[in-house]
Parts: sequence; C-alpha cells; structure tokens
Amino acid sequence: MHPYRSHTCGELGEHHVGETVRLSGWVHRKRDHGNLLFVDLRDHYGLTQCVIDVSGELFLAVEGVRPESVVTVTGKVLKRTDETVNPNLPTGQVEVGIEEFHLESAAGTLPMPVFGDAEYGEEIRLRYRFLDLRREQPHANIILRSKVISSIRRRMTDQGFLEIQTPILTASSPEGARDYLVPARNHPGKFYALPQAPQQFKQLLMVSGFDKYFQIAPCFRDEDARADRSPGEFYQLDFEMAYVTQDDVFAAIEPVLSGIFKEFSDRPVTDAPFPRIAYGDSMLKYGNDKPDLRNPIKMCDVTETFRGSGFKVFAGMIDKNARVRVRAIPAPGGGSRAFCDRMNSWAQGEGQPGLGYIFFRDGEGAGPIAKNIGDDRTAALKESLGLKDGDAVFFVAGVPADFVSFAGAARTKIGQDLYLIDKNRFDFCWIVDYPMYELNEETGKVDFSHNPFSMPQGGLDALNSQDPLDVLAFQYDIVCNGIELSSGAIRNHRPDIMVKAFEIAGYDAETVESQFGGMYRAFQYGAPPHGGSAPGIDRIVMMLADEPNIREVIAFPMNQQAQDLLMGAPSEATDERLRELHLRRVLPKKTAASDPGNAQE
RNA sequence: GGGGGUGUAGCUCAGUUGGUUAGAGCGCCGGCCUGUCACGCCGGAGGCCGCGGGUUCGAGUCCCGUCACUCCCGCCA
Repeated sequence: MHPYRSHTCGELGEHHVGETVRLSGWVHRKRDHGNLLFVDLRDHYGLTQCVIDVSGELFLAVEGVRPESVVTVTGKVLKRTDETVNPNLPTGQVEVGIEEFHLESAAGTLPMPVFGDAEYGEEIRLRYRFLDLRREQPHANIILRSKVISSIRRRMTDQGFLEIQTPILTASSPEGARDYLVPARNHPGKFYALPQAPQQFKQLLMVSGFDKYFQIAPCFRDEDARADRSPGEFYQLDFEMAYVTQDDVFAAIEPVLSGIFKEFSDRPVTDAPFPRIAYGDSMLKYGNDKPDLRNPIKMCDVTETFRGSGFKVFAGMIDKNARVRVRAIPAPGGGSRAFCDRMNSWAQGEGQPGLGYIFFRDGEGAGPIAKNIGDDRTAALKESLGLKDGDAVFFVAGVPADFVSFAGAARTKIGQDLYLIDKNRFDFCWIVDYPMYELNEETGKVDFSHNPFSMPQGGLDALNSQDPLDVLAFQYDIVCNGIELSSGAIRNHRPDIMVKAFEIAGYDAETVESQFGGMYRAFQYGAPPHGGSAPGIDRIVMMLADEPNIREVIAFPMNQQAQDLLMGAPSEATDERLRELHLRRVLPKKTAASDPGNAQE
C-alpha cells in the first residue's frame, strides 16, 4: 500500500465499504467522547470521519493529537448506521475505523483556527496565510482562480493566440505609474524597471509577425492599494492582434469574457456583442466612464427646460455662462418628500449646496422647482423623462466638468436606496471614443488622456486639422458592473503620426526616440496595424468569487502597505549588498524624503 | 501626502456618565462521558486594555502625541 494514501479524504462512499484504505490529511476536528473518539480528517479534496474506541491500543495516541496536525490513518471503510449518516458530508455514508495511526507532522497551538467560518483580521490571516488558505472559502477562491486562468488560456489558444513570455527585468514602460526599480550590478548607476505592463513588447511581437499574442502577464506598479487594487503586482490577460480594426478586437475578447463569466457563475451575463457607449455619452448619462448598467437610471440634459424659466437659480447660471448645463437624474419610485429631502441632506453631506428635485403625485409635480418653472415645463419634463406618479427627478447644474462625479455618485445613491440595482447580474459594456487629449487644469497644457500609443481617429489629418481636445482615439475600456476590467486600443503604428501626437502633448521627436526607442525603431521597418487590450485577471476572479476584496483571490497577497507579512518583504539589505549594487547606503529616514538623490553613488 | 474606522486574553469581541479584583464565546490545559459531526458536562491557566505623555483622588473609558491594521481621497491611463 502507498505509504501515505490509497484514497483522498473526499472520495470514499458506500461502494468502498469493507475495503482497507489509507488516508492522509489534517486533523480538522476531534470529538472526544472519552471512550469513543471521532476524527474528521481533511485534505484538499474533502473530509472523512475516522473513528476509534477505547479498546484499541492506539486510542491514546489519537486522542493526544492536536488539530491541524498531519496524520496518516489506515483502516476499514465502515458503513454508518442510518441514524449516524451525515447527509451534509459527501463521504457521510461511511467512516474509517482506525487500525493504524501515524503522526506525520504535529501542529502547535494554533494562532488562528482553521475550523469554522469566523472572520479574522487581515494581519493574522496574512501572517499565517498557509493556515488561512486551508480554510474552505479562501481555498475555494484559489481553486477558482486556477480554473478561470486555465479556461482563459484554452479560450485564447482555441482562437489561435500564442502565449509568449516577455521580460520581467526591462526598461520603464509608458503607463504612467511609478516604476519598481532594480539596480543593475553590472552597470553602475543604472536600473532595470519591472514592467507596468508588457505594452511595448506585445506591440513589438506584432511587428515581429506573430499576429495574435496573449499572456497571463504579471504587471508591476508602485502605487497605493485599494480594496479592488492590490499593491505592487497584479495579473492581466494581455493580448494583441495584428491587422485588426476595433471591431475585430471586440469580437475576439467578448466571447472569452462572456464565456468565462457564464462558465463560472450562475448569473445572467451580457451576450456578445456588448453594448458600446461613447465616452461622452457615458459621462452624460452615468456621470463616469465606468457605468454600472445594472442601475437603470440614465441622466439627461435638460438645460433648455430651465433656460429663461422661473427657477432663477438655474436660469441665471445658464445666462451667465454658456458652458453651464442642467442635468436631470430620474428616480423611479422616489416620489416622496421624505426621499427627496433625504437625498438633499446626503448631497449637503457631500459638500454640495443641495440637490434640487421635483416629485410627482396626484398627477402633478411637487416641490419648489416645480412651482417656479410652472406646470407646462414640469409636465414636459415628466413626459420626456418617462416619469409617472410616485417618481421623482433630481437636478444638478453647473459646468459639467465640475459636477459629473457628484452626479454619478447621486445616480448610484438613488439606484441603491430605491433598490433599482439587480445585484444578480453581470452587465458588460464597452466605453469607446475616448478623447485623445485632455486639458491639464493646473498647467493649462494638453496631455494625453490615455495611453499615448493609441491611434487618433482620423489619423494624421485629424491631428493636423482639429482642435486637439476634439480628437478622439481608438481607445476603449471594458466595464462590468461599474468596474473597469481593462483598457485597450488600436495602436498608433505610424512613426509620423506618433511624432505628431507627441508633439501636440509637448514632446519633441528626440524624446519619443529616446524614451520609446525600441518601438519607434521597430515602426521604421514595416509595422502592421494592430490593437489589443488587457483585462485584469484578479478583478475577474474577484467578481466571479463575489468577494469585495482583491486579496481574497490572491494566494499570497501583500497588505495595504505593500508588505508581505508572511515572507517579511520588503526587508533591509546589508551595506555589502548595497555596495555590490553601487548603492552607498540607506539614508536616514528623515532626510530620505527631502534628499533622495544621495541614495545613489 | 490627506481623511474616516479599528486596536482589550492565542482568536473573535463586550466593557455604562471616569469608580473597587477587566468579562464572554471559541481555542488551550486537566477531569468525566461509547455515536458524535459547532458533541456534551465540570474545573483551570491565560491581560503592559497598541505605545508614550497629560488631566484627575482615581483612566480600558477623557485630552494630546505616536505606531499598527483597514477603508477612502490623492495616485493608479
């Protein structure tokens, strides 16, 4: 017989009764009746009850073993009597009578129980992650992650994508986050950067003729964490395709995402093709560029309704500034003074002067705004917004750039408070037609609004003839339930357009050549039109696992301060190691921030 | 860098307007128990109340500072 096991702890059933079997696993739970002792033995596959009574010599040895010790048990599979069957356990029809018992590895007193489903603090969970991962839910999440990634790989390779590894030690990439730097021992004063994404490499692969590339790619960004954003490192389904239009990219990835979500959840999932929403429309209707479409509320522009109206606050603003707009946020079912007042107080808590509203009852509009604009305009609003008695509508006014994020928050708040959001769905959409540039409010300068390597819509002509702020890019995001899953673009593969695009953002041709030399050089020798995207793996798994925190779907996550409490990273380096890397020493804490230049020789 | 929350036994938490010796459940240790599956019953050990200062006759509780964890803003396209 195998020294450790003939079966796993999840597979024994009635058809094994009478067989002598060997199981190894962790002591999940002991129930000691003094003269009769039950041991629940657990491994990756399941739980099997083992039993021994006081008549056996082994009784004391088994009785003395602590929970979470690893043991090997040999004995006969016994059928449980009808009264003692456990219907909650897949192996609950049988139990193993312990005839041999071997303690493989004793467990000390546990800092954190494995048994039970209590909530534990993050710190203890991460410090003892190996115990945490033995627990049912964390264990299941990592299994899910593995299956999702494996399914993604299959779906991509089935479409003819090649998985190709790109360097980890590389040069800084253009994503705009802070880089992780690695000192180069052989090159004093020089550093590698860990890739924020394989962006340039995947474009180079297209120039190299590989046509369809993907990678479950580790990405590194030295930025602070959020609940849905792990610090330091994360994984993307990075892919790129040659000779494609935006539609081709969408057609390739939609069935992968839709398929994954259908395979690993029971919820309704948006079928391909996903709805496409222009960036400008999204900002207007949803107040952000990652709309949660489960929320049915769509905002709209009602500036004309208020122009010259009796509601002097808005009418005055409209007259004074041509950029002022009034937006309506319909609230189906919100038609009570209590709800409207509650929203108004909420808005004040958000630092707003308030939130104007009309609510409809007894066939007419109520509230101060309705009184001021009069019956005709109120009725027209009700009609155009498709509202009925028992509904309400809220208004925000001002320069859109100043109020969109508040409007979006109000839309979300109304949707939540009126229970309009069906949580049991996965609603996908594309946000398309991002502006190529945006105005930096502080400097008054034109900046890239997204990835600088996107192809401007209209190409070189557009850059030459249009106001840069009006130029759109072939740039797109995938959004699911209000969470951004990926960004992508049709890339700018033409060096002349690239130089012009950077020139508009204030970079000369030399900067382009020096900063992005590899790619710029590649584009001089025949580059295919290409594009792609990179959905976040961790976020996909997080949504499928229905977990609110991304650490729940990462085997060994860092904490919010980007520390690995289990391995003790980051850790200090000795002066010898630093010297070898041509670094003098670590600066004292106080001066490090004010004078970082001294860190390097 | 900024804001909110939390910090009390190994773990999860309670602790009143400041008042005597700081509690519970789980775990741990000991005892009893032959059909449990969150086994049950009895007993016991275990506390720098995050840390430092202050107010007070008296601080787990109030004030100031600080540290840690967490959530958010900045940041991350």
